[in-house]
Amino acid sequence: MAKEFKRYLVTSALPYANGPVHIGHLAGVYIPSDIYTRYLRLRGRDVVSVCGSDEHGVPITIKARKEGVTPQEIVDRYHNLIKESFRRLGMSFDIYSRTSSATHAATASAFFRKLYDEGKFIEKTSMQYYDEEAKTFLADRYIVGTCPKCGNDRAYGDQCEKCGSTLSPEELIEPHSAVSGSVPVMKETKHWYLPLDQYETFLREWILDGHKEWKTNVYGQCKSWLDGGLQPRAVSRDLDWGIPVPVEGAEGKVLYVWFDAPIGYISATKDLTPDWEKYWKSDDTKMVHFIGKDNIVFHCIVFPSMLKAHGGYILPENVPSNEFLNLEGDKISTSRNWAVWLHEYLDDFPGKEDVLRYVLCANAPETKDNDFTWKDFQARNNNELVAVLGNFVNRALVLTQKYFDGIVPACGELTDYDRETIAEMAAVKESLENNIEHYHFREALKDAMNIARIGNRYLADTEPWKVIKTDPGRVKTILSIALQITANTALAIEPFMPFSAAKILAMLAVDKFDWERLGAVDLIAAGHRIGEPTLLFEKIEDDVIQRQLDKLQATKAANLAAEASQNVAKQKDSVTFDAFQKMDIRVSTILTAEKVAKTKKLLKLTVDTGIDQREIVSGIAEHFTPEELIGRQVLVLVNLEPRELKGTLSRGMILMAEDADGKLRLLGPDAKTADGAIVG
RNA sequence: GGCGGGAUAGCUCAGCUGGUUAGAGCGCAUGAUUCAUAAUCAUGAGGUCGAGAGUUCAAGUCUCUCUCCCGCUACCA
Repeated sequence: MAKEFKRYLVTSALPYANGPVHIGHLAGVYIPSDIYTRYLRLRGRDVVSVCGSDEHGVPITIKARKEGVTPQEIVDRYHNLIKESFRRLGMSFDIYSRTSSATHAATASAFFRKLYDEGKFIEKTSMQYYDEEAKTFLADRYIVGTCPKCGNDRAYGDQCEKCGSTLSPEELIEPHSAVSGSVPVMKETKHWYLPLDQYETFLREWILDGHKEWKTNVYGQCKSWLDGGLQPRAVSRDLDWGIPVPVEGAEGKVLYVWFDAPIGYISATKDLTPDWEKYWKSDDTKMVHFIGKDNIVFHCIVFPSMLKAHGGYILPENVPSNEFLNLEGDKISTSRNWAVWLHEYLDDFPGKEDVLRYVLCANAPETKDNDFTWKDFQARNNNELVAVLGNFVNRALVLTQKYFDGIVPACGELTDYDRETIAEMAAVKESLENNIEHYHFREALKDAMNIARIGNRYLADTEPWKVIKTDPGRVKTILSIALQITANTALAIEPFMPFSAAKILAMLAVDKFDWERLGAVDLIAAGHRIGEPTLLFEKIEDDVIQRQLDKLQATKAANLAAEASQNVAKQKDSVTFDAFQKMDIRVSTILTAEKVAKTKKLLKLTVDTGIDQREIVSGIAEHFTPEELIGRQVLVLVNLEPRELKGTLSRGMILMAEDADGKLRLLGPDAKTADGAIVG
């Protein structure tokens, strides 16, 4: 079963160029992929690691519009910011490309064209809104109108952000174009679909039978999609930002961003090396996609189907996908600025790249969502990096300086204890390799740290500072071994903390070691002069952590203020007194309340409207328990057209006020009032 | 409600195809030590492995039911 691979192709999810990279991206995708890549390189494997910015799609055009700049300016800004901050963090991609490159346009076009020519697509014509003034079809988000459900007059064609409903553009009342403001017309448009349903058998065999070793979250997710049945998926869009559909009569159409983005892995490899086909078309290449859990369906279902349809390309051998990282208990959110941004971290903590790499790996969301806290960051730095790793390296080097003037002493006869220690250190290699190759990076990191722990214990047990007084010859052996352990530490941590590894090597005044030598005790020759020891890590004090916490607190406060002010919706258009009079609002008492079975939000209420007793179904189950509603007096719009919901005819609407934080409040008379009293 | 993932020491997590007294790091307690960034080392206290039932000679590990958390999805004025 174990296949022999001659070379590796590592891909990391392309960051979307509408914002900077944050710690969630790093912990989920980039830290693991860099560890994996560095490890393979150390082992002398033929490996290329590719990544780049994903620069197409609607959100970028929206951001550009909002800021009054071109989409190109947006992607240039974030591409450069992301690329630079990755470089500063020590990410070792062989190439960091971008999907707006010429190579990518050509590659993606040719890919599409081949599938088109071979009849792998379905063509479908549908009606869509068209802006005659701007002469463009309108993406769902570019259509604004009144939400049919809550009356919000600023709902988008795909979603009403006020009530959270998912909408389709045709449902909007009084739609108008967000581009020109004009009223759009329905017009016929043609799109190409990849019939994923035709690849179900292939996918089932390939994943469900062939890759049972994939992580449970990935495998389970795929199984869920396959069992649910796949639908043809559109691969083109009406948009003017992206790669034009390379077909006659397809003016104004571009490749759907999800079609073109993964092809970015191919074009990046092309830009890297003329030998790119070796990595993409040989069965003995192992391709690994590092992604976050939001990308599973695209990398396990859609992209493999594309590759299969195209033919000639290899499929991923594994798709290690991490869950999400939270920040101080709350979901990371770009739009709410709830994040630790990589570029800001690098500015705030110069020289501490490895601390972030360490913490994010040690606490990576490998099996479930995890929480990043600054307190944990501080504790791991102070108690693990400083106390265990930095301290060990420092004591080995300082002792050598002190007793032997920085000259590596010769190793004499070994005691049993020496041999045990060496054997224990050598045993780390296998575990470390095993863990990395199975994508268990947090365990692997523990293994690497273990070498420093072994070193600390060795020094404590052999007590060279005492022995020096009675048996200086023995101390030579002890420090010789301690220095070999130090060199091994540098080697073992390199995939995780490349900066610190390099620092240790510099202090030892030696070059990089080959991975196969991990566990060996002849890494440094006797008589070699080591350099001056400096501190590898420094303690992080409370005030530094407090500053970061304050920063987050300020963000939180700013968000609340912004939400409060934004949420005051602007006044609606005038209505006549007559129109208002048409609404029949009554004081009513809630008599019974129960959850509607098989729903999360619905409550079935019986109310006494004074006129009658009737049933009303209301989507408030997440805000109120049935018990707290019974007996309450509320306002009910009684002449709202009845509507059937989940088998119950709902006759009326309970009036509510929604607070800035989304909480619903009941409205009622301030003193007991007769049911049926008219509100107006 | 459907689907997927998760629930194991105070905290963060390991526990492969079921097998003797359930592990690690951090934190905590006690002791040792001073080469080292008051760092280190040893020992120890902490777990009815979310709840309940079942299969088995044997279950954290398999089956069923339930509870809670996360994600996707459906229903919602």
